[in-house]
Amino acid sequence: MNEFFQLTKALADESRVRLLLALRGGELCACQLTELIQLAPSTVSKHLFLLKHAGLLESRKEGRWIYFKLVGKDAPGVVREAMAWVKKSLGRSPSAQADAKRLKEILQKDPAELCKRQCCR
Amino acid sequence: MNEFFQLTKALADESRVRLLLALRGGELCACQLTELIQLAPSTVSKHLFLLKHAGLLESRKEGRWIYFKLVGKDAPGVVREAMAWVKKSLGRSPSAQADAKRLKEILQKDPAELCKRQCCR
DNA sequence: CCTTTATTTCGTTGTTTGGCGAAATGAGAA
DNA sequence: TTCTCATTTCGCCAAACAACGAAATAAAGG
Repeated sequence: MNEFFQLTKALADESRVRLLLALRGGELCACQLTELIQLAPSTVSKHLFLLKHAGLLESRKEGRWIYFKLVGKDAPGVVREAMAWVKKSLGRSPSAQADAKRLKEILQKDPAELCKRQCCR
Repeated sequence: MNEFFQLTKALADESRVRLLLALRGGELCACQLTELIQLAPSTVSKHLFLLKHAGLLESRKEGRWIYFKLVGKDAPGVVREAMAWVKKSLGRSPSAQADAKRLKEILQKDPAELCKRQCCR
C-alpha cells in the first residue's frame, strides 16, 4: 500500500494521534507512553509500530528502554505536512491538553517504577 | 466522533480519495463518479456520503441527478488543509493521472447513456 | 395516474482493525 | 551463566468497514 494511505490510516485512530501529540515535547519511552494512553503494552506497541512504519516516528534503543520521537526535518514533505496538520488541528484540543497535563505528572515519576507497575496490571 | 477523525477516516480509503481528486475540476454527478470508480452505485453512494459528512463535499440536486463538488473557501481550516495536503501529495500520482484521463473520456459521453448502463451491470 | 430511472437505504458477507493476554525476544543485572 | 524485565510477536475475539444486490425513495416523463 501507498505511503499516503499508511499515513491516513495511521492518523485515523485516536490513540495513535494522542501518541503523536504526546511526543511533541521530545522523545519518550514505550512505558511512559503506555502509562499515558492506558492501554495494554502490546496494544501500544502495535500503535507505535504503525506510526513508525507510516514514517511519523523513529525509535532508538537505550539499555532496556526504547525511546520514540517524531521524525525530524529530514522527513518527506508528505509526512511533515501531515504532522503540521495534526498539530494545528488538534494541538490545543481539550484531549491534547489533558494528555499534556497528565504527561507532566508521568515525567516526574521514576521511569523504573512506572514500568514495573505495567507488567502486573 | 470528532470532526478531525471523520476527516482522517474519510481519507483512509483509496476510492474516496480518488473521488476527491476527480472533483478537482468541478462538479460531477453520481453516475459519472460511479463510472470512474467502477464500483457498485450503492458503494459509491456510501463513499460520497462519508466524504460529505466529513465536510469535504457538498451536493446539489438537479432533476434526476445529484451533483457533488468539493467544498469552497468558506470551509473550516482543518478541511481546507486536509484537501490541500491530499492534492499536494497525490494530485500528480500515476493513479490520479490515469483517473483524470479516464474522466475526460467519461465527460465526452452523454450522461443519460452513462447512467442507463449502470443500472444493468 | 403509471413508468422510468438516479440515488439511497438496508441486510448480508468477507476482510480489516483494535484490543487483550500469553509467550517469545533480547538486553541489562546478578 | 541465569535472572529480570521492557518490549514485541502471536493468536484470539469483537467491533468496524468495504463491498454487493435487493428493495425503497423520489423526481421526471409519458
